[in-house]
Order: sequence, then C-alpha cells, then structure tokens
Amino acid sequence: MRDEEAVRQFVERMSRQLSDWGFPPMAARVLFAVMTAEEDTLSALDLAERLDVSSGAVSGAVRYLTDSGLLRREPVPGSRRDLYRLANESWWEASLTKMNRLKSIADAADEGVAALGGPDTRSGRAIAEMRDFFIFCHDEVPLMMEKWRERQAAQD
Amino acid sequence: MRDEEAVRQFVERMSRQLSDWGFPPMAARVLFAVMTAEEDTLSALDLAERLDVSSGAVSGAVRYLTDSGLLRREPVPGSRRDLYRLANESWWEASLTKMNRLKSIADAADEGVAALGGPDTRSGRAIAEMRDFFIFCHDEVPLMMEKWRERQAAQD
DNA sequence: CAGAGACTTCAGACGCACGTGAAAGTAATA
DNA sequence: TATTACTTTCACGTGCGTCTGAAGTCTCTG
Repeated sequence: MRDEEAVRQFVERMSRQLSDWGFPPMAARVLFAVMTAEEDTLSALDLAERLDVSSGAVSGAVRYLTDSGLLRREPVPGSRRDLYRLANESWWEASLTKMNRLKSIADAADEGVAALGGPDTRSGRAIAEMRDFFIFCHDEVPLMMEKWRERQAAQD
Repeated sequence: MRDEEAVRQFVERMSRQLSDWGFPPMAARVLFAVMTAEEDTLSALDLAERLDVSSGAVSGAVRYLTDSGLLRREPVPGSRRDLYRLANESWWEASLTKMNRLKSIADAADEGVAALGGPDTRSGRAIAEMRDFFIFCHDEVPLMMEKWRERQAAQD
C-alpha cells in the first residue's frame, strides 16, 4: 500500500517547493518527514535515518522549526531522547494567514512613494498603487482563511 | 522632492523582497528601475548606469523579464538601441493571479497521497487536507483579484 | 564515577547561483 | 568596406547558504 520510495520522492519534491519559497531546505525535509510518518512523534535519530542526513543537520532544522512554532519538542522523561510532534496539524494555514511578507512589501513600497516625491509623480503613483494592492491582499488573506475554515467545518 | 539616494535604497530593498520569493535579483532590480523612472522607457545602457551594474547583467535580466512578459522591448527604428517599457502597469496583479506555485504544490501533494496509500491512512489524510487547502487557495486567488479590480474601478 | 546514548556546536567543504568583464556578434552610419 | 554604437554571450571569480563530520556537552544508567 504505502510506497516508501515514492514517499521519499514526495518529501524531496515538496521540500523543493518550499525552499523555492525561501524556506530552509533541511527544515522542509524534516517537516514533511514528520507529516508523512504514520507515527505521530519522531526522534531526531529517526529523522536523520529516514532522511539519510547528518545529525547536525537535523539539529539545526528542528531548532528552526520549533522556533517558528511549527514543531513541538517533547522531552521523554528519564531519557535524553526528545520527540518531535507537529505543533499544528494545519501549519500551512497558519503560515499563510500571517503572511508577513505582504506587509513587508507594502511597508517598503510606502517608503518608496516618499522617496519618489509623493503619489503625484508618475512613478510615485505606480508604486502607491502597488502598495495599496499589497495592503489589500494582506487584509483579504485572513478572510480567505476564514472561508476555508467554514467550508471545512461544514464538511463534517 | 525626489530623493535619488532613497530611490536607490528602495529599489535595492524591494528587489531583495522579490528575490526572497525566488525572483532573480538582477531582474528585480531592473524591474524596479523601470518602475521608479519618471521616463516611461529606458535603454539597456540607462539601466546599467542607474543600477551601476555590468551590461551583461542587464542583458540577462531584460531577457528574463521579456520572456516572463513583464517587460516589452521596443526597438528604435534607425538605431541599434532598444528601449524597454513595462508590459503591464500592474504586473504584480497578473503575477499573483497566476500563482502557478499553488498548483504545483497541490499536484505534488496529490502524488504524495497516493504514495502514502490513500487518504485513509493517518499521514495520507493530513496530506490530502493540505492538497485541498492549496487547491482552495488556487481557486480563491482569482476571486480576490476580481474584488480588487472592482474596488479600483469604484474609486474612479 | 565511568561509560554509553543523545543532542548540539562548529569549522570546513561543497555546490550553486550570480555578476563581472572581455570578446564576439550585429546593425546603423560614413 | 571600415567604423562606431549597442547588445549578447560566456568563461571566470566570488559569495552565500547549506550539509557534513568530528568534537563537545549533557544526562541517564550501571
């Protein structure tokens, strides 16, 4: 049923997609290794073995992921081993909802308008419109997410 | 009024934002050099001078941008010099509307579900939900853009 | 308290994408 | 046809992020 080789390829392909978006590659691999596991927690060693990477790489990746709030570390009492679990089943939703990137762009654009001498110059107007567009998106995305959640709720 | 140094910084900062999204840095610089120009067309030489980069770099960047449909090349009759103009005043809108990335992720996720043995396994279910989420976004974004266009139209 | 197991840190190597600068290519002018 | 103006191509150098592997640290067990 489950095709381990295909799963590997999937993890690799998906990680590539994420890293195209600026996500650290190894962190992406770890994230999908956890998502594609039938177990709901994995140790650092498990991750290193399944991904066939060094323990150091795993260490850096889980640190990134826990800092970002995507993964939760669960120390095992009476053992040096830590287990990792997805902090949020639908991390992608939370990630998109924030979308600080849109805000950063809007902010940068706003400074641009000032540098260009206000929204009444040719170029200033263009950048101002761009800024407004990104502000609009930044506002709309949460609404979109809400719609998604409603739809999900309705499906049950 | 117009602060050239601040404009430079703006171009640089904005390009950085774009390249964080996987956009080629030099292409981003050229794009914003054109957007921030008061002229509506610029030659390759203009671009090289304003950005203080080599002509080779400009050549590669404009090729990328014209191929992507963001810039239009306008040969000047009786001259070897070409001028470049924004192909679309609101290229960002068009770019977001396409958003092939979301589709790619959904496609990859779909293969993942198969590899995991269908949507009835623990991990398969998680990936299937993720897939549906990205399909949802892919469908919603065009609606969002429509809303934006309506709002813009209303503002006139 | 010694040893084993587990994670972290860090210096080094590696690969990759990017921009440079020079040389070649192409088209207009004389 | 030679010259000039502009663009494209490409081999090279560089910088950056990333992974490895070994050494270090910590903590539980015997």
